[in-house]
Amino acid sequence: MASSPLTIREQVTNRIRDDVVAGNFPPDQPLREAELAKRLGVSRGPVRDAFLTLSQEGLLAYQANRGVRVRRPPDPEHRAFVVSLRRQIECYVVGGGFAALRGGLGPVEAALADLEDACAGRDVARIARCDVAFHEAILVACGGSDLLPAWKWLCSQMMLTYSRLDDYHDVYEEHLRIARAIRAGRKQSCISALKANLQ
Amino acid sequence: MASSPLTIREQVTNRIRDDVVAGNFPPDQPLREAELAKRLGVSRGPVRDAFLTLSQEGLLAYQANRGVRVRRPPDPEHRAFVVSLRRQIECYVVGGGFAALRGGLGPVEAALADLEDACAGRDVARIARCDVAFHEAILVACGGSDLLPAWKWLCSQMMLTYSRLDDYHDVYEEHLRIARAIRAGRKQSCISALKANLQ
DNA sequence: TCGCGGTAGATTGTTAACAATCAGCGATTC
DNA sequence: GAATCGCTGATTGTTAACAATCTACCGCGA
Repeated sequence: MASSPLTIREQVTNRIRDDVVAGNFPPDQPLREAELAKRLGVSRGPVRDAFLTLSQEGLLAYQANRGVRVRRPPDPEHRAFVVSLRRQIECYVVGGGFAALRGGLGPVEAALADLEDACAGRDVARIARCDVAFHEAILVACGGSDLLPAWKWLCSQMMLTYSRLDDYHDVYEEHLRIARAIRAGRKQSCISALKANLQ
Repeated sequence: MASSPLTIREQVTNRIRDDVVAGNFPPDQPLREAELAKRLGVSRGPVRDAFLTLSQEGLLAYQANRGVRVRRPPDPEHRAFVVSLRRQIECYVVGGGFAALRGGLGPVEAALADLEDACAGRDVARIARCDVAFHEAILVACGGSDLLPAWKWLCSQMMLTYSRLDDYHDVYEEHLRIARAIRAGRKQSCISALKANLQ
């Protein structure tokens, strides 16, 4: 799967993102460049880059000369609006690229397998990451990578309250349903399964 | 206006963004860190930061070890979808925060004055910047800063084809109409004016 | 002629030192 | 006693040097 070895910057970004999503840093907590750099065994440069990236993603909030702090999750009404935007994007992209999706199913299946493994492992951060990766694989296969950055931001906001963890197995089931619809070439039921999954 | 002096990173980011929006760099052209750093008289650090930021904003596309290149503008169908998302966000935020908007009208009026001045000056990049700044002031006044990053990304995509420059005065007129509706306390006509402006 | 290494140059990735800025606190002054 | 100034430690902002990686080109051999 790992096509190219991740740069340190990417590793650091992923690591901090996981920690935030897993709730290891409480909201509003300031993050210090030097402290994280020391803990992760790298210099401040990549940590700085990661802070910038995660600020743009909406997980951290940045203030000049005062560093970053963890954003607090959106309130329920806001969250519902964010979900509706994300749903529109996914349905739009899949609606326009379903044919291409059937052709390039490989990465989607791989992402699904990852998700299954993650759900068995009960690691919240990893499940959340694989969940997003599965949807991303679909969007990319549909040729919708143009919309990816905005979509990722919406995902990040949802990840700040990844609240579907009562039954890990359900998470996998919902995504399996999406994958089955793609395999069967049923565009409409694929979109329906997506809508059901996004809430 | 200038509440705090901009850091070099922010100045560089704004400068490159203006150049891209103004079309000074053709699509797909790779941008070199060292070259831009030299031209702007700074070191590669802030330029790197700016590249990261603008990549997340959707103006530049980044590839590991291969730098960034200018994104090509979205095709018309894509663009229409992006516009519809942006419209939804602005209407949602204004719908929920119109009362607060009437209270904090100052920054909006200031942004409108800037826009008027920019339209008189016929500098495309500056008009585009002031256009976005006006809308941003409204969103912030409505308390919608949570949605700002996703919204900004959508704006950037639209800026890649800032195509309303036939008559600079019309740009100002459309925004004046929005401001008048706010002053008069007419929520619905404000939202209508926004919708008319966003296309 | 075509394909394959390998080498050189250019470009990005990372690091550590130095500079600028900020928040907190205590002394000084009115 | 309250307000303000200036110091101090901590933190981020910037820089320049070094390391890793990629691209393009050239020579070699089939």
